[in-house]
Amino acid sequence: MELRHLRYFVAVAEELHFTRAAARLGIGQPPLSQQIQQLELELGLPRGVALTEAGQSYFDDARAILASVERAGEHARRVGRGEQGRLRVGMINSAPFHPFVPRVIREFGQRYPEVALAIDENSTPALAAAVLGNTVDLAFVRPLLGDSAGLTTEQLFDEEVLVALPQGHPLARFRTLSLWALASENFVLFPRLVGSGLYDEIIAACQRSGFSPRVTQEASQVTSIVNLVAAGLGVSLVPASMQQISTEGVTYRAIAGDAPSARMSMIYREGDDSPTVANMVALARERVGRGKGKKKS
Amino acid sequence: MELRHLRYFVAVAEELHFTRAAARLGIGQPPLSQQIQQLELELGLPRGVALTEAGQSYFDDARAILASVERAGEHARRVGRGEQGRLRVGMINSAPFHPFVPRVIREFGQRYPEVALAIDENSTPALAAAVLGNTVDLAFVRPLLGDSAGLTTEQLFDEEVLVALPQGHPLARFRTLSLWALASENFVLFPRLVGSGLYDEIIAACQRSGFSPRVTQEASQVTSIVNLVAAGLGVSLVPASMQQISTEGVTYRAIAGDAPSARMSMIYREGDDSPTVANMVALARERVGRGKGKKKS
DNA sequence: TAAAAATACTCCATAGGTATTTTAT
DNA sequence: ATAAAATACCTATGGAGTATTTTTA
Repeated sequence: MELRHLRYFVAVAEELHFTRAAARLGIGQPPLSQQIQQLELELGLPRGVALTEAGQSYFDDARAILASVERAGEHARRVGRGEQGRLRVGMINSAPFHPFVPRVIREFGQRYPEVALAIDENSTPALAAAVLGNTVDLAFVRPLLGDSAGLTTEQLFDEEVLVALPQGHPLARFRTLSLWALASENFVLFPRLVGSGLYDEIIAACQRSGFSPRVTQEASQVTSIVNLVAAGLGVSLVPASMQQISTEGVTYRAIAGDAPSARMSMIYREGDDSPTVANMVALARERVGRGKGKKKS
Repeated sequence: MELRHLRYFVAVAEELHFTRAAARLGIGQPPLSQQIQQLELELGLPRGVALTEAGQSYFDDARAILASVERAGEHARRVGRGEQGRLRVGMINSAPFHPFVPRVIREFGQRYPEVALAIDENSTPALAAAVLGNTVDLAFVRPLLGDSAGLTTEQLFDEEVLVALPQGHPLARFRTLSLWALASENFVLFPRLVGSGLYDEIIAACQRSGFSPRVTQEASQVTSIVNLVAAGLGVSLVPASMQQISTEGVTYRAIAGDAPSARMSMIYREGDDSPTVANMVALARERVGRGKGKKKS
């Protein structure tokens, strides 16, 4: 049984005429008769299949099968081009507040409407594990500490880090602050065990300024950190894009001099040949380029 | 593109090993490589189809297609044996009150549960037209007047005809009646234009008894005729099985001497090779045989 | 350095062509 | 009596086999 048999059978059933069907198929009438006989033999059906009820049933099925074969090829090509399929994207919790990642996600959705996007928010180390564990295909993360074996990392941009002060805090009267000014403050930061690179970046910057920050409150998500600052439980250093939320109760100030920066990168499995991942990577690169261009001009 | 390509591709994708896949297919490794290369070329997909996303997509589709091909063959064979498909049965309005037709229908449904049955009740001439017009495949009817070209008719059994009298009618005191006794009664019968053979049978029997019945009320369905008799609007001659309904208000009496009889036949398209029709015909014949046998014993 | 897949080449099974007969209308 | 399908026979494409090389792990 080959697709040829189905094609020929469908042609005969449609034309109800062997000679015409053969002409349409671009072959002679005798070979067509032979192939149909083979089909009848294989199906164990009597003569003149084209007219019987069983023939009608097979006709319907055969057409559907041939259409499926066409669609399967087209489908595979589309998947191959990354136009159809699935992409599981992870992003660090602070990403939604910076315009970059949401914009890239939105554009990807518009450009590849047939790719099902799944979004997962989490911490950088958790996302790295998810990518390696093949539950996420690509993630937008902060710098990753420790082992990044099996992952490809591409840095996208560096974001300014601001001081977040409770409203009415004495230091709020300055427009910019040196880190040293925060030496005696209580800090709200990520738990060390979350292992975000941003945590280390902040600690290191403080130490370069001559002090070790006293961390009295911890929260693993930036939004929670901002909320704790707003509640007056301490100061913190957060990516500038966090200004978007909780203006109520929180005052942001720029850092003078040697300041840490919040880097955004994307990670994906090393050697991942998925076209959807490749498309997302290409789009993100493209947007980084344009973003920089705009800022420069 | 042939099914061979799909079969080979599925084998390779399942084994993830050309040599093993070739062994499973009972061919050598080189021809398998060649066929897979052909497939890749035709699909316009890159190497190592078995592992890419596009390959996965095609793998899923190919398995489904191969399963469809199997099912299509099996389905056609079942339809060919009349075990699957559709059968549109027509029956005269009086048929449901005689045990024969309902029993045959029920048994057919049990024996061929995958055949979708459609039932249509109507007058004999309407059913004959429906069978010829291919909206009904087989019908249980009374004798058909006029042209029966294109139809095969098989008589099933003859049913006794009874006199239906309004309750309390003077003639009801006799156990049996000769037709002549009804000479001066008002009759409730089918409209002549319905053209049922039973109508003519009744008229002819009356005339053999020496009178022409005076038809004062008409109804095209026996149930309505019985209702009109119950309402006291006249007497009628109906198949014995009508005793099942409307005992209220109606008295049935047997006919003495030369009596008409209500014949039940089945009709179907001449030369219809439908296996479902053949199965129904065979079953009805079988039941007629058994029915007679029981009565004899 | 094995083991697996890709080439190179040959063979033959069979799809398709040509000629003719048989069947159906 | 004619058109269509089946049969008979032939041809040649290409699927599969054998031998070998190339590639990958």
